[in-house]
Amino acid sequence: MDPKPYHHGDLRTALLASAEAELAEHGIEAFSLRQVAKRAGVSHAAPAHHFGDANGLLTALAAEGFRQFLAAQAAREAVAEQTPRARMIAAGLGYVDFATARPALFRLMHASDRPAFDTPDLGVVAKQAYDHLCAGVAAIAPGAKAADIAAVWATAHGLADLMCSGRLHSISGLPTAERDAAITDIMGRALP
Amino acid sequence: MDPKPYHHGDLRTALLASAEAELAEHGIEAFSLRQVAKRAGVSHAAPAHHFGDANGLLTALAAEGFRQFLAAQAAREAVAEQTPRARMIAAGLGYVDFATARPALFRLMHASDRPAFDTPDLGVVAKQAYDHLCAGVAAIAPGAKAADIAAVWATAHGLADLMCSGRLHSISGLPTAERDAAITDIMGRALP
DNA sequence: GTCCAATCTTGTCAGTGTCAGGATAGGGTG
DNA sequence: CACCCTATCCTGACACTGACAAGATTGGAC
Repeated sequence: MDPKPYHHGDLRTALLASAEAELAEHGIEAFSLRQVAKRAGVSHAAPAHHFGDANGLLTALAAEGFRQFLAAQAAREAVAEQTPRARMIAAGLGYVDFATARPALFRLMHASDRPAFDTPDLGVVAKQAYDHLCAGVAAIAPGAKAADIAAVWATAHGLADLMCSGRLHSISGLPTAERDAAITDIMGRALP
Repeated sequence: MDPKPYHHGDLRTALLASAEAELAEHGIEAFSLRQVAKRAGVSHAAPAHHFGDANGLLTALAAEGFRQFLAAQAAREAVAEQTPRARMIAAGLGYVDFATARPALFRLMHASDRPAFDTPDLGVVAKQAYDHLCAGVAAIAPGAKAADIAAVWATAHGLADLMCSGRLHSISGLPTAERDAAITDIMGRALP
């Protein structure tokens, strides 16, 4: 109940939440570490202790993003028809779900130099996401070639990226059911 | 021959070239207007006269990028078999050509908030690029639906974006002929 | 020859990331 | 209980950035 206890308690988590909020409000190009600290109610140098520097914070945030990304795919796969093909399409729907629900985070993960992917934390989850894709394709066609993986990935990623920056209103503006049907149609074309 | 004439002559063009070089070297997130000015050999406030502010410069640069983008597609289409389907695939190859040749510019055009797309200069060329895509799809199937356009766009854009950030070595690492064949294969799946 | 508009410079301001050093708290050891 | 030690957080400073204001320089129109 103290208005400002010296020790925050869980500043690391609070900073990650503040950072994502700042990212969502002002975009990554106007991202300011000092604003993040101000939002969390701490001094401008407090984040340094937990994340090293600004890129460290963004790296941790991107890793958290990849975990939510995998969760979004898993959620779609859980309610999908349990065939390799339907599961792969569900993963694509989850891909798009995440991108449209958290566009700022999506951009941080896929179009920014600031997160350090050679870090254990982020590197592991990023590889995990890629492996998940490969496994999905392999389940459909055991003899799948590199082009098959690329086709599926590019289609899902292209849809997600375009919608995330609001450039596919013809799809994203549709009612949910029709939107999902359109994505299912498009994803289906890429599958081996 | 003067080492430093007060009037540059064509500073606007020089600044655009410097800006692209800075972008390519340090990425958009470390983009600095003062570094651009220094590279062009002028004072830090000189760009303001030609572009207003930093985003104005990036807007002009993005517009220039879209012109080169359209040129890259046209170059591929010119040497392609003159059928609607082959031309559309050629446009996809041009899409990827541009993204891999100028990744920094590609990112500026597709994953940045800084260029102002509601500007006449940039707005026109961006719409021109989109219209070119729609025309290509319509030439293949006169009754093409929105999903057909989205499928083609997403595939080309996804391939380009993933390669531009170095995440599709299985394709981009191929010898030119095989690389083009793989892209042709993948693009072909999306066409109506 | 004079004036004007375009062009470029210098100087300044608030805001930013990072570093160094100091303050505070909580938990263990004697 | 007194002590210290480490993690945590703050204050202060530095160089750098984008933007603005005001002045200097240039080429050309009249």
